[in-house]
Amino acid sequence: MPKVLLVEDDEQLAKFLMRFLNSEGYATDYAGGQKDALRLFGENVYDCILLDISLKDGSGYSVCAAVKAENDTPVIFITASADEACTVAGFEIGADDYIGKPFGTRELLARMKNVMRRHQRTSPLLQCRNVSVDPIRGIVYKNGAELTLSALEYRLLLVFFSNKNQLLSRDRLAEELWSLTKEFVSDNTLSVYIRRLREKIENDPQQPEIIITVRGLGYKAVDA
Amino acid sequence: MPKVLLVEDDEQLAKFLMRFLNSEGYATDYAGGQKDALRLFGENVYDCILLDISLKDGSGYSVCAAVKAENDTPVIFITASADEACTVAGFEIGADDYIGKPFGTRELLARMKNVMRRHQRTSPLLQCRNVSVDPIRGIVYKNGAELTLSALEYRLLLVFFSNKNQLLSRDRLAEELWSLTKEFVSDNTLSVYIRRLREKIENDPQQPEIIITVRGLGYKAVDA
DNA sequence: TCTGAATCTTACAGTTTTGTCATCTTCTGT
DNA sequence: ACAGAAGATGACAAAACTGTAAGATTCAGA
Repeated sequence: MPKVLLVEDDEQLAKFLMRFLNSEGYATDYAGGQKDALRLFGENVYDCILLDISLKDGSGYSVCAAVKAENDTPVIFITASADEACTVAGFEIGADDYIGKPFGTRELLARMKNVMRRHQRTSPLLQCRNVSVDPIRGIVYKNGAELTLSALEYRLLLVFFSNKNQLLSRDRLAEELWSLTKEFVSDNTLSVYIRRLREKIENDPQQPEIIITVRGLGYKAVDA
Repeated sequence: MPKVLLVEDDEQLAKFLMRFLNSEGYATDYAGGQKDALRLFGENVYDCILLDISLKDGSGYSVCAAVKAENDTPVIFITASADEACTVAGFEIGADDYIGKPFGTRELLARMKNVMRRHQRTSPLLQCRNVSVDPIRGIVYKNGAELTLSALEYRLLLVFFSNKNQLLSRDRLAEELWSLTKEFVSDNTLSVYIRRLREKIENDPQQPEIIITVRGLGYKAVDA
């Protein structure tokens, strides 16, 4: 029976979630504030922590930071809205996922299962900076959140990530993507896909940090 | 310098290909018929064999069979047309790819590089019957030929292949594909994707041999 | 055999992907 | 600074993808 720690300011919501999670077969502990949360976290081992951002006695961020400093328990942030700024800040301190109010119980369950499954996975992830690929599931994560790539974007990313820190010529990349195509593919098409990929995985596509242009030679994915 | 054995009935074409392959940096041996081909194959180690189906003194099939009985040298069939019957027959005896006349030199090179790269790969392929997935390249092969799947079809296939011979409930499958979607996805949608996947990977989608329906329980991918 | 449920199949509309073009920007060598 | 090359970007149409609905088919149990 998986153990969940629910840290939530709003008692109304907390009560409801507790009942729901218990009915779904999760042993749920409840903390109304930061202090209780850290105490419970120190005393128990949880499979997942649901963490509201706004708490009476401080921010959920510090709880998350404390958790991640201790071990790798999955943390899902509950945010007042799907405010991007919040979520980004959350991911930077190691959150695994977030969910914005209002959310459905179905979505919550799915995200919980998802982070827990990811957490106990053994097969290797391809990683580069804040982006990782689960090649066995065909899923891409940026800061722990799932990312949707098209088939070609995904293949392009795989080429880069499985040849990390290596220079890849435009010819090589084009061949990896279109080698079996009979028709000629315009040289510029690759540029466009590079840009589309950057748009999805880079923090600032204008100043890429992952897929780097090496002028005259090609591109490379740099790790650090 | 990679060694290639070219087995081709048409001397005109053979001459042209020899010249081309040599100019591209492949040491190319030439055999006009089955007998020469087998002799050369016995005397040399090749990185790739290009094999015309119609030969003066017999069929290319028997050459392919002999090659595959001996070792695993990649074989690419050259067929008079992209006749599907021929190609299927070729794959059954272990051909790695085929190319139909008329073909461009660029396509030929691409296919050669492709089979050679596949041949020397070390990372594991996910396989089930005559379909295999290269998760590191995000490419699916059926009978050795590349197959194009959409993003969702690909993810569905990965779920099946990484849980081979296991029964997967419809719920489980739907969750793998749409767990992070907020909106509800119609139950029938999964049926449709199963069918689309079958259409691409099964020999006879009406009588699936890979993705099997287990009525009332779900589906499973069976290996043999 | 009949009936209802589960699964399959076809068709369809809205959306996304894909590849190209034209244009703009950035870099390099002179 | 200038010119040319390499790469980036925005816009666009054709094609493919995605999800739904409606009806057909198959199967298990009465």
